[in-house]
Amino acid sequence: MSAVSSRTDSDHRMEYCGRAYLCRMFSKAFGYALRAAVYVAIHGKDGKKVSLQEASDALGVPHHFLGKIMQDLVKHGIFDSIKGPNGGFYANSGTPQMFLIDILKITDGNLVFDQCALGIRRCNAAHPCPLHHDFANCRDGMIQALTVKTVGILAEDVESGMSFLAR
Amino acid sequence: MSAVSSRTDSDHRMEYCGRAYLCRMFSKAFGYALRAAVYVAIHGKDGKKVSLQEASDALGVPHHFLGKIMQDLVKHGIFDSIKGPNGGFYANSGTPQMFLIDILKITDGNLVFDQCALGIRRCNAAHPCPLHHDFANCRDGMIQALTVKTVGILAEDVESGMSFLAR
DNA sequence: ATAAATAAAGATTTAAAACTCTTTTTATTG
DNA sequence: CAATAAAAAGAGTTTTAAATCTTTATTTAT
Ligand code: FES
Ligand code: FES
Repeated sequence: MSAVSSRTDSDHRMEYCGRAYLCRMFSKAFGYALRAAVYVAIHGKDGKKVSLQEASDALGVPHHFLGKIMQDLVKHGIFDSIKGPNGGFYANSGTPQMFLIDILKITDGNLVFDQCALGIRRCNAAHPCPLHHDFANCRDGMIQALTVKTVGILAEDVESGMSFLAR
Repeated sequence: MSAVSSRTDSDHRMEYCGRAYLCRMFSKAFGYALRAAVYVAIHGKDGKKVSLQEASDALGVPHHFLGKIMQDLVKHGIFDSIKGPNGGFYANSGTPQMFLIDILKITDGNLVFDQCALGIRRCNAAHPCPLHHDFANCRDGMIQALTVKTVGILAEDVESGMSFLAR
């Protein structure tokens, strides 16, 4: 049995992009958190509140797991909440300005990601693993996006129909 | 407590690249497998063989875990092995031509990665999540690298001192 | 033929992420 | 003030990846 194959770049797009071999990259919690923050930014303003039930239904995310995550986001000021009847989660004045990477720090920040995608200890441009530069490009691109984009920017994209939070 | 901060792109490089918040992206098994394949390509040729002990010592990878992984690589023809005294793992004629993505398929292929990095089900350019295009860029870059690079190319880089497998 | 060295196979354990369940606290409303 | 609705908190379970341990099969050398 052999795994050899000759394959062009356009092939891979057919073969991999749809079914997606790649890639975890972030925790599920981060994806849930980000979507929740955008959802609250859209639906939890002008005095409106979003209940946990509404959010988990709308986003299709496990109820209690999302509860934990949203608690954490409140604790870190991404948005606010209030208990009791007619309580819920709602945006504060800073919510739209939150950087996505701030949310990543909240959900994944304590995970110690390996520096090197191949698991080599001392990883830097001077002592690179054979894929260092490819990984660095990829990683920098994502960090760049997460660093400049805010919850508000994503909310606008969603509100204008350019992108979607669910389904 | 607030997570707000204003941060430039150059800041993030200082803050994140060294300690690396990002990112798992592949299983550890893939990193081990790739390094093992390159190691065997370098040291398991011209009649020489690499014992599991030698490989796990040289790469600093858990002995038995690596054993499992190398078994699997042999089964898929990435390199060969022989049991008994003076046995071990060694490159076959196809080893240097193996594409990295073939190894990824062996180690991670059965994992169902979420298509969408944010966990949204239907993920494509027509129905994108708010980060779809950023992810797509990153992902395509990595797939591109894994699709065109071979074990032999990495082995040459390592042999010429351009990159490193361990430490 | 026996012993030794080695990979292969299988079973088990550990650790971490993902998810669920239960209880408590806080606020609102009648 | 009592009942209720909601988030917060905490404990517990499940699943998966990662790592370890044990046994078996194969080859070589003596
Ligand atoms: S040395 Fe491996 S990614 Fe940098
Ligand atoms: S829809 Fe989320 S990455 Fe494509």
